[in-house]
Amino acid sequence: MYGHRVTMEDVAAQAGVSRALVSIVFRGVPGASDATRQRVLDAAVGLDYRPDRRASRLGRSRSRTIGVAFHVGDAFHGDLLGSLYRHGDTAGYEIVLSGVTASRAHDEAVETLLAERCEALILLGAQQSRTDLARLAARLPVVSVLRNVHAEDIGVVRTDDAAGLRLAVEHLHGLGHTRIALLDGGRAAGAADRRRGYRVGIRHSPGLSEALLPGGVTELEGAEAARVFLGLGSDRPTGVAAFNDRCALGFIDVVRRAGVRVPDDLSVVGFDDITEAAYPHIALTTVRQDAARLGAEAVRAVADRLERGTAAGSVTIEPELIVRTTTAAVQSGEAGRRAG
Amino acid sequence: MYGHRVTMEDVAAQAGVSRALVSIVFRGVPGASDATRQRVLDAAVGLDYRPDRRASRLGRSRSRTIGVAFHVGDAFHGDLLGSLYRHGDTAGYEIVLSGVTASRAHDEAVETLLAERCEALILLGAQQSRTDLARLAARLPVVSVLRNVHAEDIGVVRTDDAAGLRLAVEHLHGLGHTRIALLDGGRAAGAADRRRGYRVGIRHSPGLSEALLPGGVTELEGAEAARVFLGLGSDRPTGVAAFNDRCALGFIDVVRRAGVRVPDDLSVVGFDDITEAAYPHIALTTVRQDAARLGAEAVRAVADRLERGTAAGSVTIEPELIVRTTTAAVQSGEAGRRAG
DNA sequence: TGCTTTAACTAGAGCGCTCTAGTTAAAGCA
DNA sequence: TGCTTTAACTAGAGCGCTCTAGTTAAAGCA
Repeated sequence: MYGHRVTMEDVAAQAGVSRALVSIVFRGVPGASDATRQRVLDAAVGLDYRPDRRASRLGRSRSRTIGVAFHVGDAFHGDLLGSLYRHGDTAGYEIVLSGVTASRAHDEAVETLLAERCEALILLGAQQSRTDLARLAARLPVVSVLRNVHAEDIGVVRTDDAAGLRLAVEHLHGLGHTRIALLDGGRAAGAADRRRGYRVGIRHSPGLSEALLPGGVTELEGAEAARVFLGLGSDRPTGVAAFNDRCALGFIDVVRRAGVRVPDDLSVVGFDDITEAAYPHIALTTVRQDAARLGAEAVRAVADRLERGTAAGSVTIEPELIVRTTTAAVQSGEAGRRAG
Repeated sequence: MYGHRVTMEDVAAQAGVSRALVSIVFRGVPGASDATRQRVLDAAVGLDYRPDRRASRLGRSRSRTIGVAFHVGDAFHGDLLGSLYRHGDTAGYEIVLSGVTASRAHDEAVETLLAERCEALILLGAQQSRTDLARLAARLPVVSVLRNVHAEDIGVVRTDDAAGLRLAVEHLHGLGHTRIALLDGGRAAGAADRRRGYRVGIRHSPGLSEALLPGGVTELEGAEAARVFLGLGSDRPTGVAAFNDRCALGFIDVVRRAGVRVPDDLSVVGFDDITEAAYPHIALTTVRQDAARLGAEAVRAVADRLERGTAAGSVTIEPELIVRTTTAAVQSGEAGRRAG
């Protein structure tokens, strides 16, 4: 019904050359004259031929394939995939995707990639245990993106989470805020480091003290934190640094509807700089994670280990504060209280 | 450094059987005694062996592989992937993913899947031209999920978009609204059908007339539509049916901040039922698309064509109205005006 | 002119599986 | 008891590529 499979053999016959020559042309290596090259390409177009990647990967000694496990539907992972595709391509590696879903755990996603004989693994937001990761790293190069795992031989590419939160706190402090709370991320990737960064920021800014609100990863948890916040009464913080943008967005949504004006009464800083944060009607002040660079570094880390046998290392990318409209200087009353 | 590749040969040697026997055991077909089966499995575990899928796919006559092109970072596509993985697995097909990103167009994503020798393609939110799709469908079975393409031999699995919008309009009309606007989706997948459903709904409800607001796919476009809405003055609609949830969310965000109370002054209905819609602080009334069923039907359509040679058909799944808290009966003033 | 070098090509083994067409031996049966 | 059937196994070709180790002929050169 759908016609027979066309192979290199067919192209070779059509162009009047050997199979090996067709392979040379398609791999783009030297060994064929320009005239022959053109003849082979023409024959291939005529037959609507494209090399079979399964056979190609099997035939060559190295699969030149990087397996990537990602969380399906995660917007930031989406941005990272874009970058990984781009840089994988220029480095000469194919990217093979394996999605983590509610019913498809990390282990299963990784298992698929191993069966595919990937040469290395890039894990986005890895959630495996330290032992599982170490066992994996004994088989092939593994780099964890976003999450700072301390397992042996695991490369890490991440944003300097602590520095990011310190930026957020200093920004708020610079605007005159003295009661600055953290919407904590609990056990999420990067949460411990961000908590630490928040604490350092507080300690280094004279007159500040810590206040942690239980937050989380999604808008839902931000909304819940907002209810706790609203219950705080007059002692409320005037500045909030959130674990991430989605949490910040849920938080803002609820406090605004309770009559709290952002940024007049309350300043909020997010983390990530997801696409929505830049929408004019949202315009969230946030700490940007650079998806393009994170992806580039992940590919580079993997390629270095594969090609130069470099040891697994850790790459930390500096975040950047993006000031938009959810933060502002404290209002006079508050400023007076601070001056006093 | 990472040890040599272990193959079926090694397992066979270890278990004292032929390579063919190991293959039989791993494919789970009859032809091996229970004792041998166990011996082979033990040997495989001891050697940490897993079959090489590249070789396995190459060796068998059918690759039993379904290629899926999806938009990286799209939350609803994420839900669909979850369902596709699940149903592909039970139907005995491997799912191979290929992401569409800003720098990686649909064509490129599809090209990868063809080179992988997938037996069939499932395209989520396909955006290729009708001719490109028809050409593709001449090579292998193709089903488009979400988007209703009218190209020859392309299977379609989608929600009854028109019925969904009719549900939305009838819900609003039932609550006493007489001025019901559509936040239009323009050229997005399903937008034409939703527009049609809206019109049918309006026509079938006595005393209603059409009002289209330019909307779109994202919160951004919803927010822009909100500005147009706010400029409308006293003639404003009291009910709005949005192209999708994200658009509805952006719209609500902006009108609320302008002092419009939802649902007291204005009722809004979304479309999709994305995860966020169910968050209690959002609680968006919406028309649900059933990702689980869409995925199941897509796999079934593909499997039917592959195994029974069924002709490409169209499957339409009925949407469901989920009433939450962004819609309410019109306020007395409005109701009086309607009665008069 | 005779030798070396190089460009352009080919033969064929190999990658790690699947699967058809066998073989062998035990079980079943008239 | 001799035949058929069946379960349990194996040999080896094939899937569609890559890549090494060649061959051939033209070009370059003293």
